[in-house]
Amino acid sequence: MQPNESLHLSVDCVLFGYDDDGLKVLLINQKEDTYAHAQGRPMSQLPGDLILIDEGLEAAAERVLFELTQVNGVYLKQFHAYGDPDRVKDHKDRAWLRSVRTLPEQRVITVGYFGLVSLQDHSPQPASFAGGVSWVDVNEVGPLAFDHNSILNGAIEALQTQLETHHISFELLPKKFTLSQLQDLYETVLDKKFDKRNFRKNVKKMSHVVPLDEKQQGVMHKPAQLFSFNPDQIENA
Amino acid sequence: MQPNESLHLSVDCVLFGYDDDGLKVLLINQKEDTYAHAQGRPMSQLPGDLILIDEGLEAAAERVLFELTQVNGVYLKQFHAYGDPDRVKDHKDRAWLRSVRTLPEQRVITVGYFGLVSLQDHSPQPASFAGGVSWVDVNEVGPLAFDHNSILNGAIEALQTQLETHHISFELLPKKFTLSQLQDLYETVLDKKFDKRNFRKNVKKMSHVVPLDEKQQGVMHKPAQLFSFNPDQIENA
DNA sequence: CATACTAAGTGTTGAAAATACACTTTTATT
DNA sequence: AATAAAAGTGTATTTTCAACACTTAGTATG
Repeated sequence: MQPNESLHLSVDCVLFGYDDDGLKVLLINQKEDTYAHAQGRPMSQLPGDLILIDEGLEAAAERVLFELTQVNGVYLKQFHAYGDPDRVKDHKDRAWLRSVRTLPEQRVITVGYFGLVSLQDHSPQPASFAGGVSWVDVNEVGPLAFDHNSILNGAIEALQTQLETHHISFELLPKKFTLSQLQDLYETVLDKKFDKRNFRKNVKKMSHVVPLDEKQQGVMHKPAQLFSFNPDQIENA
Repeated sequence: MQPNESLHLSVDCVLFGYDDDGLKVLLINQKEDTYAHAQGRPMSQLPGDLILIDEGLEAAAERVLFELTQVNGVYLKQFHAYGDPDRVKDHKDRAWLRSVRTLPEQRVITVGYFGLVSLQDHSPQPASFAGGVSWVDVNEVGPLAFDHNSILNGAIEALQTQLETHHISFELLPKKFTLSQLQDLYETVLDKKFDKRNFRKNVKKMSHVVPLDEKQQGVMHKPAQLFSFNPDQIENA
């Protein structure tokens, strides 16, 4: 029996963003020049990096997300740890690892966090050393580096579960929103349709959703009542 | 920015056992002689250990549980990773760490797994190098080493959630059981009472709970119908 | 063999929650 | 003034959940 001599731990962040156009996930693109003299092609991946030696996991997730995408102050929640010994050993991932790691052959276990933002309120910027960041519709995500497609799927499941059990929808919406937007959010994330009247009946029972003295403007139809979330009233369950 | 040079990863297993007497958790006792020439007292802790350098997380959980308690073949499910940088730095835990680790000051991140067994079907045996293993009622667990009390609480929550959403109760029961035992299991784990007739109505809807051609024996009252689980019918949802 | 004890087993009723469903209103545009 | 487009609103039906008490089958005892 031989314990782990040198084994690395990272965090990966699945940041979901929502607007009327759908549910997006924030991906970073590996830099082209990484591959100039190597086989393989740049791929997209989730923002993630090794944790520091004396840093908590959640702190690491916040730091890594900020360093790679300039996004901060978001709700982040751990959902699963991924530890397959070969998860970073795939041929397709070698060139990139060699370009960014001092020990590219080292095993890496990663802890997945998901976060939620309203697309209107955050505009991620790539870190200087990253190839770029982009929002990709969750239904149009292609092959990602490492096991990041599984991690993404795990995050989607966690998001769906939590949307139903906890009150986290407000993290994905702008401060002021209409009930149709809220309904569309639920329909998009849970991938099912709701009846408008029944949905609104349920919202009336949520004490943390409060109507504002303000209406939608500049739309060519009946303007909708705006609502916001009352942070004092947000309770779980 | 300085990545993790040497950082250790462990798994901790929260093994729940159930019988008519209640819900128990399997703890191991630190060996007395560890403390012969040290300050501190032996404490109880969850079975856990460092993972091997090329071992998957789930495989590690199975191995560690087996090595420390001789229990194997049980349902094990990951529920959370614990990574506070100081989680193994408490004074009370130093003596034990010095006795078992080559690098006792090293930070350790741990991944928690919970497992379920019927007490009738498994009898854990301590490993030669462990101080002893014992089933402790979950409501009578005292202070544990490290952050194992939080880990235990996390496992209890995960168990409660999963009992309601997935069909995992059979892992905790003997192969043949009565409906009263099943009800008692639910009441014990979820810590709430159910109406006998309503409970049985719900069980009738569970296609994976099937009646046997057999009755309870040797009881001084009307013998109960025995049931078992049909593994083909066990679906989530 | 009659009685007492113990837990098993069984249905109905009322309340609450979930579902299905269609028209009117308000604003902007032409 | 007419049109278009989404907002907003109530009721009837079905389904699910919750409350509730007596009879039955076996064991033990006198």
